[in-house]
Amino acid sequence: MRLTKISDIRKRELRRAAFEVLQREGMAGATLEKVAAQAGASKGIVLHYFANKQQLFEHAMREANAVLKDAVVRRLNRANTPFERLEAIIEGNFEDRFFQPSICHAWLSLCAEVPRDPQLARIQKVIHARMRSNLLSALIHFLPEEECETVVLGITALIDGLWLRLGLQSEGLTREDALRQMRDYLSHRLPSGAA
Amino acid sequence: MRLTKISDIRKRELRRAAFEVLQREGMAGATLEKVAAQAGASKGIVLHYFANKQQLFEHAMREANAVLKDAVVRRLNRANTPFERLEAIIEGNFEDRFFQPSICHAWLSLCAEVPRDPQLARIQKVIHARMRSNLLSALIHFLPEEECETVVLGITALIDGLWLRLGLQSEGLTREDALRQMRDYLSHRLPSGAA
DNA sequence: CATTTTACTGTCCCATAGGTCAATTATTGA
DNA sequence: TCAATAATTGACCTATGGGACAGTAAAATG
Repeated sequence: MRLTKISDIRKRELRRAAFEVLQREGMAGATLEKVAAQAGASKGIVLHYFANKQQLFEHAMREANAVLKDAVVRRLNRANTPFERLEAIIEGNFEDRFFQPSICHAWLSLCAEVPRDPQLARIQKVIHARMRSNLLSALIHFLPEEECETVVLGITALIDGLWLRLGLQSEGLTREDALRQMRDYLSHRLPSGAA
Repeated sequence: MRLTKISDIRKRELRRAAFEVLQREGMAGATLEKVAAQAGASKGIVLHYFANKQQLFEHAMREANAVLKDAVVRRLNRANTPFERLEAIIEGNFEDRFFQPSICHAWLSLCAEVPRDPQLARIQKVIHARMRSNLLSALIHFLPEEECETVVLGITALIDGLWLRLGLQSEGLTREDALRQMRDYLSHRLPSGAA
């Protein structure tokens, strides 16, 4: 058996191309032809590897999410204390190479389709469940159980909100601003000795 | 002069129809024909009142935003103390009739277009500037000036994040959850005697 | 009442997008 | 080496969408 099947390579190339086109063009403007061009291939090949446009973008979202997940996991593995785990989750979500307007634009376009694509909704659900479970396992060391729920929602909403702001006003919000905001939240919301 | 010009009525009907179609179909699926059908008119009329599709949706966003603004302003007028003004802003952003998945879906679709439509970006900028100024004028009574900036970002990001969550997981986040979250933030972030 | 302006419709046109398919070119494995 | 399988292309089809337009109905205005 070949080490890496060519179909896997192509699929990944096409997923990535799809994501890049999405950054520039949004969902409406992201045509199969443009995706093919971005990948340096013909339109036919896209539909050879993906059943249809929807499926292509579902896979694009899965991949984008997987990359983010890996970043968080890598940081989690290096974390030793509950607080470090919290930091790992948060900083993973604001890594330099992700926290960029164009990436956020693509992400937004995908999110906007969630209500009409059950598959995207499923992916979204998985993402959120993982985030929640990661946060809970760290927060439980600092807060009583019911307060944890509140803070989980607070952290996730803050992260999402900061990302959205990045997408809507490309300039004027740096990674550092975002991280500072998250730390500000934690320092006020967690018990004083937590850090 | 006529009391209400028919053109104003039509334009408003079409803006609203556009917004409703956006809720159901997203930007890609929102065609002029569907908007016309939703308004009970013919496609031609849409382009009679709006130069093109883009402009139609720009006006739809303006109107949606105006409605939200009015809700906040009405509450602000009834507020007497700085803290009540804070509450007004926050509660205005989570009024029952707005804080609904379908509305959020339309909003998301519009936001996803912001990077490619300077006009939408401008509207977005105005919205944000108003929010910021409203919040600052209230927060300045509780916090030193530089901390105000931080909390403004915190509040806006939280609001956006909670809205996004509503759009992505229609069930499982009520208006009350959202308000509780905001109050939780304020109670921890503002000086203890603030409320 | 006549004319000009405004409201509105339906048809037409062109471009393009998604998707199918047959044909062509590697790859592979026996 | 040769059949079989996979990769890839490009032509094609169909539907549809945005927009232009000509023409009709309805108001407004003088």
